[in-house]
Amino acid sequence: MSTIRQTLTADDWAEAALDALAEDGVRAVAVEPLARRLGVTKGSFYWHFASRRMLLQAALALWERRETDEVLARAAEETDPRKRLARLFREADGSRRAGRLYLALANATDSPLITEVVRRVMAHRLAFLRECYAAMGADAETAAARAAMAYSMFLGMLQLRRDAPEAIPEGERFHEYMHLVGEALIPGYERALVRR
Amino acid sequence: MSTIRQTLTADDWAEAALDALAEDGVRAVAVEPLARRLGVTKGSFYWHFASRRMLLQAALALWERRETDEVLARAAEETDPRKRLARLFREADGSRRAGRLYLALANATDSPLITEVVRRVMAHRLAFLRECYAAMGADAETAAARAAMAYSMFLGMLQLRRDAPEAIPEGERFHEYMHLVGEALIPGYERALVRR
DNA sequence: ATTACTCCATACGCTAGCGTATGGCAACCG
DNA sequence: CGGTTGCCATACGCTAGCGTATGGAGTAAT
Repeated sequence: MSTIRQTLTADDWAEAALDALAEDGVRAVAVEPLARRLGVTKGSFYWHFASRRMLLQAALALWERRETDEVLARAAEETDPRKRLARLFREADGSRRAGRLYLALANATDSPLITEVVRRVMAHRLAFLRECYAAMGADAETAAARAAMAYSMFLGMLQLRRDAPEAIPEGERFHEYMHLVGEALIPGYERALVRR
Repeated sequence: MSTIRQTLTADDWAEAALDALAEDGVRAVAVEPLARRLGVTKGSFYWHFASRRMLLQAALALWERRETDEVLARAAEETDPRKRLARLFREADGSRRAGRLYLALANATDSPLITEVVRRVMAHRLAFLRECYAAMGADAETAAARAAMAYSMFLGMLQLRRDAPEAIPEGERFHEYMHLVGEALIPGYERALVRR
């Protein structure tokens, strides 16, 4: 049987906050709606947290740790920088929830609490991308530029998938699409990665 | 002297709504805050509009018309599809306000009113991009794929410029950056557009 | 069995924003 | 000069959400 607990924990609330965040944005991370969602009242919430702000902080901490770990895990699995990038982009299509979470957080331009964390995660990812391009022999400036391009494409894909999923090819054609993306963003992509 | 009017018009309210939208997102499009901003009370607002919803509708109509006109204007000025695309991307760096407006609207995933308009504008732009690529000799599928890529890059640049402007090269280096973008997204870019 | 501690429910006050009702003032109109 | 109309202020009720205060049921310990 699954973990049915009679009593909630702070992490349960944080997790529910992330769920609400991914589905309906920051405005949905509200005490009373979350309480209804969890089948309790806010009396429960204010036992576990001092304020809504603290809940956000906890949820953000969870999110940042996971995003960071995820990148490190991806980095460890693949040594060839070109394959790293290719894999990274394929996985961008992965978790719908992760994408929506990122978009929801990145677009909370109020709330300095959130923008700070987003900023760190973004810097982390950009650095990772820069290292990939540097490992392919690019000088620092070119690596930074290509990293910005690649990350832009990544962000745009998230948004396009959310707002106009029909614009991105499905299933069979998706691989051809990612092939085009690889050619555009990874110098020497065809020469290095396509088996012939 | 500039147009100092003693009495506001519905368009003044709609314009103020777009300003608030660009600066602080959809949540800032609120009757009473806008009234304070305009130096009046909401008594004025409810004379010009029946509800907040109607204000949003008016502001969206303004926005959509301008975005559409803008694209048409760009399309008329340049016939070579490659140069069209290059110009389009250079201008993506143009109006900060336009970019923030788009992001604010695109991220209002609630409010069907907004998502509908955003959807139309997006479809319009994607069609424009597809035509550019088709005019360069791409078959329908490839044109659609490249259009999606180009639009993704565009969206990503908007977001990156908002959230991490330091990641995008400034001034002198910006042109080299856009050159890289052109190479990545416009087949035959170097051959066709670079003077030597 | 009494005590203490954990987790939650209930009830309350407070704020911001939406929408309504009504009054007022100035300009124009007859 | 009196009336009408256009534009706005003021005052009110209503809702959703934040935070607080307090009570209460269950459990564990002594």
